[in-house]
Amino acid sequence: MDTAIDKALVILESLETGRGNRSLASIAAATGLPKSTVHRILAILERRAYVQQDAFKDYSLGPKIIALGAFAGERSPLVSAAGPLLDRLVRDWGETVHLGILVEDSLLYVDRREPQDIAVRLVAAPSPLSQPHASAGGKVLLAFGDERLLDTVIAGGLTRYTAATIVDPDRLKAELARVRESGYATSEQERNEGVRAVAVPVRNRSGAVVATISAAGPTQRMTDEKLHSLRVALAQAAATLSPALR
Amino acid sequence: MDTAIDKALVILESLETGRGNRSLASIAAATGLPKSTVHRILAILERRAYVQQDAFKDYSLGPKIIALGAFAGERSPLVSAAGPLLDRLVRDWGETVHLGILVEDSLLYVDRREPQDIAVRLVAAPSPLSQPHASAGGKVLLAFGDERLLDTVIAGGLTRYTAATIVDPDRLKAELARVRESGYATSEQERNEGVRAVAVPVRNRSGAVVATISAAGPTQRMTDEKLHSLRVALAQAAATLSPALR
DNA sequence: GACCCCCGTTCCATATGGTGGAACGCATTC
DNA sequence: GAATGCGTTCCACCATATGGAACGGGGGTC
Repeated sequence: MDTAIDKALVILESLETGRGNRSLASIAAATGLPKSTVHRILAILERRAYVQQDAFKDYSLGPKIIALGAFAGERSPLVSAAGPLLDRLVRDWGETVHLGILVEDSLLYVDRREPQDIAVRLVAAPSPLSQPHASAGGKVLLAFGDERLLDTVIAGGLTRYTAATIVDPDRLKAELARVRESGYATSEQERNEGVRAVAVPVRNRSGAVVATISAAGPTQRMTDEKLHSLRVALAQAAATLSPALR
Repeated sequence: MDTAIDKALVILESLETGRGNRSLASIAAATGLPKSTVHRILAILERRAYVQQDAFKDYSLGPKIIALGAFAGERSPLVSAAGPLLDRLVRDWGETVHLGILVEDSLLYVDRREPQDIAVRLVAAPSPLSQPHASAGGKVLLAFGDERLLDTVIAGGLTRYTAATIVDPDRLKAELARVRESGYATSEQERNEGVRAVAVPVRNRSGAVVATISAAGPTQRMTDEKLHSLRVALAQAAATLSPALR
């Protein structure tokens, strides 16, 4: 992080994490930038509606970001085609569904749908950019991705998120081999305590894996049978998606 | 426009307009910034995946923007609640549908859905931030908005987009009175040649107008009867939306 | 095949815009 | 009423952004 622009982007991203709105001080703390700098940059972002202040001075992402993202998503064949499918999955299964891609060596969730009606849902919004080795979606993308990518990820260090996170490179490799063979991945509380997830690869027309769809829910609700049925539903959605992807 | 951050945002926004990807030179021309400056800023944005280059060096908005926007939209009660309703309208009527709000004194489209199957659609993607006096949605928001807002807009000058654009303040005021009375607005090729549109207000629980839903299509397809039925459908959607809005 | 044109890229001396510690004032808490 | 924590403002220093100019090469034209 160096330039003023970088700082602005880091601040924007810090607003993405966590559910509530954020105070100036907490943004400064989260980004490691001095208060005055954060304040100045937020003023610029607010003037252009990239950022919003609520009644009590807390900041959140503004309408401009929503508009920008919506238009960009519409132009992306993957995101625009996946939208209705994700909606359907959420409606049918009542669990949070993610659409993820790989950016550099990180997993980026480009879309997410949550059930509105259910009280119990994922408490922590997953950070939209995270290390791929601990989540079901990330493991799918690693398993079907470039070999060298895996090396980079391992070289970068496998962060432990929970007691169940796979942090041993050899165990990870074995796990990925299993994923390749079975065609899907799970996360057994490896990324978030109390959360089980399934993920399947999304292939483009030529058969290359370009994304992953995953579903996640609390362990109590995610029985083995449900996980299995979800996996089938996800695979079906992924297959529906493929023809739209070049 | 002054700071480096402003420049970066202007560049991002320039990528939003128009359908195709944009070359470095065309971005420089569109923003009025020197090539080298644009190049440097794009490099920063690309490093962080806010911007993407295709095989032939043309830029488009990147996955990070999509993710940021999707998450911000999900947090917005208006946008998240409107999503499914917009989808439904597009499916039922086969026309492009917009969700717009007022930001300062401009109309911002925070979401848009287009029919995929129909060959004839709006050729030009509407710039997501535009003057409100010429579009159906903008007239709704002006009609039901603050009196002083209208003065600001008029003081700013009423840009002529087509031959039919209302540029006379008195005619605009008369038109807005009609909108207030009838509860909806139309645009008869006032924003885009060959495009007719209808818009209705979206009210929050307390009855304040906070947004507008509109539908637009080519004049041949948008007969008076269709316009009328669409208006009813839009109003129904808006009414469905209200309870979700504080 | 030689020309030209346009585009992306790199360079660098200049000075402008970014920086962040410090101090202020206001609310809320103890 | 003191103390804490917050958003806001200020300003002198200097790092960083700036953009004109020059370079290299790919694609089109004649």
